[in-house]
Amino acid sequence: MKKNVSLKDIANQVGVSVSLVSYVLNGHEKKMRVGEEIARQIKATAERLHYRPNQIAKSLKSKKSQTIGLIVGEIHYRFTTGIVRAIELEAKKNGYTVVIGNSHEDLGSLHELIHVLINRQVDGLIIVAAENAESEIEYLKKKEIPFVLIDRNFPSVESNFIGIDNYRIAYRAVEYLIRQGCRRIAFVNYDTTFFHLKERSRGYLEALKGQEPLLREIRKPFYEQDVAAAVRELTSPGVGCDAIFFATDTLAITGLKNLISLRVNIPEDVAFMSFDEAEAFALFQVPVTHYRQPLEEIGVSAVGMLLEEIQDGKEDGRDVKPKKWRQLYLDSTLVAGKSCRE
Amino acid sequence: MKKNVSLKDIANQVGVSVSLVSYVLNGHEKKMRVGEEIARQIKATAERLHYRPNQIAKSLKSKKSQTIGLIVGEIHYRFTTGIVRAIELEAKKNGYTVVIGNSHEDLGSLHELIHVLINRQVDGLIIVAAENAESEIEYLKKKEIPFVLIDRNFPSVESNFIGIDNYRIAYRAVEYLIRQGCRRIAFVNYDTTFFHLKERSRGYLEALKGQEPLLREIRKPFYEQDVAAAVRELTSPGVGCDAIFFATDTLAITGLKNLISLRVNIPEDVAFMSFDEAEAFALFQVPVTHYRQPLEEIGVSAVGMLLEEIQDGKEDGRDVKPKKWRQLYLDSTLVAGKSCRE
DNA sequence: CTGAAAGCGCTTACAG
DNA sequence: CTGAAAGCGCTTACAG
Repeated sequence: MKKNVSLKDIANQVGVSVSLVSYVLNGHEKKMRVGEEIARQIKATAERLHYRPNQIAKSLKSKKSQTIGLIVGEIHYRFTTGIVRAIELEAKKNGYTVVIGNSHEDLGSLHELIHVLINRQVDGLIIVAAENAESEIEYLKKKEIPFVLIDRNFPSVESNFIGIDNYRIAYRAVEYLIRQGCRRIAFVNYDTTFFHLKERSRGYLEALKGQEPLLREIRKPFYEQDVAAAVRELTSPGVGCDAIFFATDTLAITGLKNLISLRVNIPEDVAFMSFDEAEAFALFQVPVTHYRQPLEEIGVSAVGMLLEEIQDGKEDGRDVKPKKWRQLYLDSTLVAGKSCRE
Repeated sequence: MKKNVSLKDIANQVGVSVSLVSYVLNGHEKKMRVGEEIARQIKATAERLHYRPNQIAKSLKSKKSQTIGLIVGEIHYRFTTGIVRAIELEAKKNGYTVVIGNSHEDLGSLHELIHVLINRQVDGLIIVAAENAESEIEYLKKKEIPFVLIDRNFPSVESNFIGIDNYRIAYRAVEYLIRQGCRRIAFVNYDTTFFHLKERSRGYLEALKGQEPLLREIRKPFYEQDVAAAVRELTSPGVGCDAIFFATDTLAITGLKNLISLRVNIPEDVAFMSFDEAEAFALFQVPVTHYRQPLEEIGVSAVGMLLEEIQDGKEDGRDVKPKKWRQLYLDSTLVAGKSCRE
């Protein structure tokens, strides 16, 4: 790899000191009252040599990297692809670059990534946490590293958070199904310790209003076979289930595949509802009724909150004002299709 | 943000010099014959203080960051999600971290990302290039920055490359359609300067063997309306088209949506073939016939090739042996469904 | 207006 | 066996 041109190279060319070059190239020429002609020469030479500052050196000195780390649960989730772009654009607008890390929903990888990113001096983190990540969050708090959780939070650990009100949306979805005339509504969720997912079950259960619950919990590692089994069971004659509500897009798609191969008619035999959106719904013969998270808004707000956090961190020094954690709950919107007998 | 513990902190605690600490913590205690007891103490103290080396400082000194940059065309492509995991795992196996950048298929963003990543001292780049990126590639060559292109290459610029043989696969796909009895095969591709896509058209055209070509070129920015128009036209009475072959997964999905809403029966009315795989195919009533790229293998090979490149770069110094660029063409496999009257 | 110097946290040849 | 010193490329208070 060819050597990059450094401040020193420019200084030598022009015949001035490195400091002057630094001042001029950082736009401090006015403040430092650098000679006009010299400033001109420095800029011209920098241009001619295609000077690019070494960010590594810059951030070693400044303790700031103008980079934010984004750790996602899995790169191919609809949630991820929806949020990445918003975060990147918003970050760029503010002069930050985004570095993405992929935890594959694994706590060990999350731990690893957090440290890798901190050691590379990201200025802050936006995190879609993995299951049981409480201690990782505590660590970030202890080290006073600016961070914002999105999508998933932990009731036992106060922190900055942006996401949706899972309880409320699940509740409203069931109300909607009831209004469509469904009288035996099943809910297919993961068997999980994730708070945001448990909130969805809670919303489902409370909205049932006397209907007998049909909650089916799927083991994540075996989700394909478990969903298949659940769908088969729920649509079998004795059960009388007339609506299946899936707690995530992955579950919904897997469920739909199984419903298709079982030749279940939607919505005639059972109504179908998904908590999340999925690209794949477009190829199903019936428009699928689902809720849509405000991914764009989550991303933009997360960057905003994080940058404020970074800003605060800079100012404080040794102040004693107690830390204020902020939570922002946004709303999902109903996308009414024709899969619930609308 | 709390100050991180540095080598100096450890040195002070133990009462030795920073150099000793550095030697021990980097595993050079044997080579440097550091006193056993001292080494023990240093390690214990590092442990106790949860020492984590500052990678920024490390790479400023070593000129190596143990990071590779991956620039993708668009984060939500099937190609991207398929390749990211393989690249991350393979990189990790070799002690490298992957930083992902998203060009959104935009040449300006690609340019920007290349520089951002270089300035952050990535040791090398794996790039899914945007259209007309020749000059960016030339720049990398000139600067002797290790890089490997994947998926897309430029016939006018020699470089390292790993991808599939687009011509050959398109050719074989058409042969397959002919064997299924299709006599009027259309091909829907982008109107593009991308070599890999033009190769697909070339493969299609040459395999037709006397059939009159039905090549439809879609303007990328208007692909939804253009695909809709093309599908409508191709399936209209006079045309007699009995098979549509789509050049990418995005085109295929958009095409399929339109075929569905036009109530075209697949494969009875027209056969349907896709050059690439898509998750969404799973929800279509008929298993979709398509080719599958060896994404895993592309990712693993790309990391391997890049690391060799990085290694070479280190060794050379001022040698004169001319640069050898390597190309690796892998094969896609046919996934025969039932959308081509199989 | 300009330059010499210190320092960010690390590595590593060199001297002892 | 161990420490002082130089240097990676930059920033910035300080002196003149």
